[in-house]
Amino acid sequence: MKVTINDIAELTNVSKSTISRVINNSGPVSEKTRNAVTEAMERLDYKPNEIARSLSLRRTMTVGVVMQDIRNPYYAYACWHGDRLLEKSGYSAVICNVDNDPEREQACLNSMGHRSVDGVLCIGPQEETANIVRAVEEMEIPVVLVDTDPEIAKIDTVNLDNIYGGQLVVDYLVSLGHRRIAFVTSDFTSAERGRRAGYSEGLEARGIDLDPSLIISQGEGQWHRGECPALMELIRKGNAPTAIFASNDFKAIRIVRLLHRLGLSIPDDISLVGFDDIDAAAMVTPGLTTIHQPIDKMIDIGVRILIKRMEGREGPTEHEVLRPWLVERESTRKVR
Amino acid sequence: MKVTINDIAELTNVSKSTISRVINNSGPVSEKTRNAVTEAMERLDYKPNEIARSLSLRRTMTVGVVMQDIRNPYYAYACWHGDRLLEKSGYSAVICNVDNDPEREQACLNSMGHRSVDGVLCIGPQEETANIVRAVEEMEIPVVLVDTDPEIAKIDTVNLDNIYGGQLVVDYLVSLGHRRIAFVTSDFTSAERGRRAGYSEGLEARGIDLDPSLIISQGEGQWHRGECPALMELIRKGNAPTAIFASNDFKAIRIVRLLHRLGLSIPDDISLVGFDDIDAAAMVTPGLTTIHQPIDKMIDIGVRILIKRMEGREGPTEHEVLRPWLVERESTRKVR
DNA sequence: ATGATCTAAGGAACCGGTTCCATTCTGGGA
DNA sequence: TCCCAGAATGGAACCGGTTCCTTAGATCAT
Repeated sequence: MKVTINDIAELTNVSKSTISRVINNSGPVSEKTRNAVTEAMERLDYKPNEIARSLSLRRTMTVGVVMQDIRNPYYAYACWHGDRLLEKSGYSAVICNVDNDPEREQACLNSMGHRSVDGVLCIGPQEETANIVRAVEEMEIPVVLVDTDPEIAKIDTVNLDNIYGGQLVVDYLVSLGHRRIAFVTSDFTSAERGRRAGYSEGLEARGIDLDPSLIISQGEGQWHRGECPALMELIRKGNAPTAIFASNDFKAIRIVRLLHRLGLSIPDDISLVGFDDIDAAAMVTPGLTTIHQPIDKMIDIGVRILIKRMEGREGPTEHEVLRPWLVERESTRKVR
Repeated sequence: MKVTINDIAELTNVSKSTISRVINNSGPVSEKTRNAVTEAMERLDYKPNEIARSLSLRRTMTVGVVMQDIRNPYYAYACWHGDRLLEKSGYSAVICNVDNDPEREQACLNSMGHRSVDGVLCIGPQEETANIVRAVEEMEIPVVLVDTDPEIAKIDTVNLDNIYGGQLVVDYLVSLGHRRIAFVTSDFTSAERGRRAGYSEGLEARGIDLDPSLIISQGEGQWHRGECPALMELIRKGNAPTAIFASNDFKAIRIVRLLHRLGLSIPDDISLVGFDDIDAAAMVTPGLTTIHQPIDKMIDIGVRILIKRMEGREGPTEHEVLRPWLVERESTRKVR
């Protein structure tokens, strides 16, 4: 049986209240008593029951981290970094994988309120914005959204300027002489939609007509299997673009493989740009030109806001927007 | 303020005990009362406080998942799969990243006992075996070790036959005509030590003398930075092996890049074999020949044992050992 | 009609802490 | 010497559930 505060009380002939004061340094205790209690705790190897303390204090020192899919290195890194920051402040993270399923996301957010976490960090939610807002309002704990719909006003958010990022890619490719630039996506997250908007706006700004047949969208599941029939079709029919802009590195890396299988060379036949700058982007061959997303900064800010809220500090909702930048590697070159 | 069981009791003029019976179906309740209570709960949107219930029941329905580094896709996948299985049984996972730091691992295991989890799944522990065993015995909850020292007898374990895996690699490379086979590792986990043993035994079985200068070991941090000066040195000096056996895919993928930078072709100049068969192994160019580790099966079994223990079913400690197999891709070829 | 049996429900203790409030003890100033 | 402030401690309520034990009332056989 576990040793409790009562055992210590009995052993030292001191009341629970005093023991509690010793543990938490929350009141005056004589030197003599303190020593006796400390020694007894040592001797019985006493460790306070966190559950009981949580019930009493009405705080659990845990935060829920909700994300789409931890197998995606982008999320894995975000999770790792967030966990480290939270731990530094005495919190522990409960991860909640949503697996790209809006229903699970909703269920996860709903359950968070009762799963007894002090706050929620939600990375890259995909549910309809209205649903997210409602769910967040129902659970009475602070929530910070990272990488989400930039329109959300009622909740603290940290976002990347995806539109700007999309424009960066187009500007860069056009500067290399490309005009037939495909955009490959799943239109799944609002981040992808932002990048797509940046793609369109970038083309327009350069006076290039948008060719709808160059926009290729297919579900995440298909990408997970590493396939993209629509792109293959486009190329086989001789309509190959001179450059491909993939909505994230995860897809870009799969495209590297697909093109390789078709016997096409990157960047000699087709240039390829990704988005996110995940670890693997620097590891594949050729090294992937991509947009660097300062996810660590975004998590930094998100966690900072969340902790502030959990400590009860109110204030107007915050909306940070960070700018990405381009990282040039070997997957792009001048069009010939 | 959150609505509690007392609010329901007050509203319905029924005692807490009866409400509890309705919620848990744990005793006879008349149809009339049941309806009234259910309706009241519905109306006030009542959700039981999980913390209070945990305190009372002395179980939290959470399990700690301890791993080295979730950024490593191997662990990320294991974590994802484990989380899914646990969720199916009503548990939720608290991940605990140890970041390749034995001290943190020890601290993590120690804290688990008080962090109020019902059980622990520990994947790829690296602490000294004796310390792990002691820590596990101190916390009075079930622990299952996955991918650990196969010598541990007192704790349930699930392991890969790493020695066999190492032998597979050597057998395969020798069958392609290789005799100068380097082994690249960090000697960090007991899995790596097992693979190294398999490497040695495999060479011996084929009558090839082990050349100590072909065994390259460096810390994990260095690998994370993507560097390996010792290997570079070996090659620059003209002592390049004809094949490299990397202790895991994580390192193998970094070696792909290093060799590329040296202008060496895989597999034409050097063959490369990894270990683990992570997702990225199929994605890099050239596709990585590697040893497939059925991590999903291992997690399956680990979780099954853990749940059994958490449900109180005793029995002799279990020690499962699974056999890996070779997956041939494009990073290996006959020596010329 | 009466006692046995069973169902429905309430009361109180309990899980293991925290905290407010009351009480005792101590020393210093008048 | 007496009084009072402040330090040290104890007691009890509380957090929000679960569960054992009792009791009231209904049903049934004798």
